[in-house]
Amino acid sequence: MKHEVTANLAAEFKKNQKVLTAIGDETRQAILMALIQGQQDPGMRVGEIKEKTHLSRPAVSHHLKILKEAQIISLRKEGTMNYYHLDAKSKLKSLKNLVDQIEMLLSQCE
Amino acid sequence: MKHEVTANLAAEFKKNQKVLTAIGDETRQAILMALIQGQQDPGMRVGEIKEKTHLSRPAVSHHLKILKEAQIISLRKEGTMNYYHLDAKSKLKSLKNLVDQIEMLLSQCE
DNA sequence: TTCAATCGTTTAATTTTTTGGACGAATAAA
DNA sequence: TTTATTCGTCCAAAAAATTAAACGATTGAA
Repeated sequence: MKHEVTANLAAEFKKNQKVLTAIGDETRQAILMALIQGQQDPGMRVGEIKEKTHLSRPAVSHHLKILKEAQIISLRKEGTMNYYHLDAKSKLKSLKNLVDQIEMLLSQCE
Repeated sequence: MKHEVTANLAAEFKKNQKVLTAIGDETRQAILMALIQGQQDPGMRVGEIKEKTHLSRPAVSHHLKILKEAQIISLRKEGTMNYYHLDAKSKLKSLKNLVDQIEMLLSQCE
């Protein structure tokens, strides 16, 4: 049934909406790249992200917040320092699911 | 080699940048949903997209242009009518590749 | 040719997002 | 306690994206 497929797809889109918006921005993509290039284990401090991206601290904070609320990154507090790291397993899985469903729909209609 | 992985990933991010920006917007997601819910074969006319999304025609045109430049949709002209339809196979594949690479990186570091 | 229909573009206004200075909170060291 | 460090937040300004009215182009019908 087509309606079933599209209903699922709509739900899947909604589920991924925040993630898509979060990563659909070059500045945040740059932050993610910085995190990827750094050590995953302790994570990266805000100051270091700030240096690597040439952004002000409020700007970094702003984007980190968006990424965090989209559940793409997490932080671990240690003293006055905040270590940010990628934490996107669940959301990546969901995103892949969305892509798969669109692919399925398209292959049905060729 | 970690550097190799991250270099690939950076390239993959760049390759997907336009797509990510294009679909990282609720209005454009709504347009995509409308296209998905309609017939793929002839596609959907601008007027119909306009009705389904409650947007003005210039707004629809604006977003269709962004989606088209991101190679997510295509159009077929027929008389004065333009039929838009999903055409995202290549970009979906690329996007899935990006997601896979990030997943690989994360699974290495747990 | 003339008229109607469909659609893209231009432009200015509105809205949203992003940015950085100033400030405050929390922690640790002196 | 006092001082220094790290970081988030507030807020006003700047920048970017979005919007709709007006206009023009193209096609087909009358």
